Amino acid sequence: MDTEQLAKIFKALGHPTRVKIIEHLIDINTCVCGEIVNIFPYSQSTISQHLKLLKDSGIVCGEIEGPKTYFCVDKIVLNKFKHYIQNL
Amino acid sequence: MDTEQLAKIFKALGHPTRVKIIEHLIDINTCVCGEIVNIFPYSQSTISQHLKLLKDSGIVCGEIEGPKTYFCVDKIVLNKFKHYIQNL
DNA sequence: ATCGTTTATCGGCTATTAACGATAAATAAT
DNA sequence: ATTATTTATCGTTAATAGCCGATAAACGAT
Repeated sequence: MDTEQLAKIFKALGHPTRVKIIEHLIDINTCVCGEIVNIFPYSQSTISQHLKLLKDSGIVCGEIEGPKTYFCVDKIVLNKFKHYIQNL
Repeated sequence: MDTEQLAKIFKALGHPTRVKIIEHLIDINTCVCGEIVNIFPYSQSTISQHLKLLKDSGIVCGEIEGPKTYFCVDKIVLNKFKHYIQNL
């Protein structure tokens, strides 16, 4: 896990809303964008962009099924991330 | 450790240079701004700002001694941070 | 084929970030 | 008192982030 990707993940988590999103994703395992929109006081487009950022960092993956996209935490990446932090 | 502070630390680490700075600070325990300037291809003011960001997040503290400022990782905050990540 | 549902993207706006050089501030040494 | 050293801050510029509403795109169901 190189510095660039690490920084990217840190950056992706560098926003309170995205921290809460990832906590939520870990809690409920998988989740659709619309559900998250309902939790937060932001528009659908804003939440979609937050999810995109998380996805682009690699910590979250999204699978398209029909009109919905199911987001979930990429456990492999998360574990690498945890491992890095633990060795700090 | 609330979401706001967490996000602040994540954000502070959300830049490759700052990741490297904190790795360096952990390696050598304590460090003066000028040393860090010598490591990176950035100006003194840029590095000083990166250090300020890290300091403002709480993960790093700086002690002024004479004209120098000694930066070091705040181990209490780092441990809280590690603990949070581990429980993800 | 049309409509409803869901998500992604575009354009626009404002605020923040990242970088720099220049300057100020603080101290140590001469 | 002056100079050298070290760091912080200011002002600027370009780029990025965060938010929104509007629109497009993809699919399922009617």
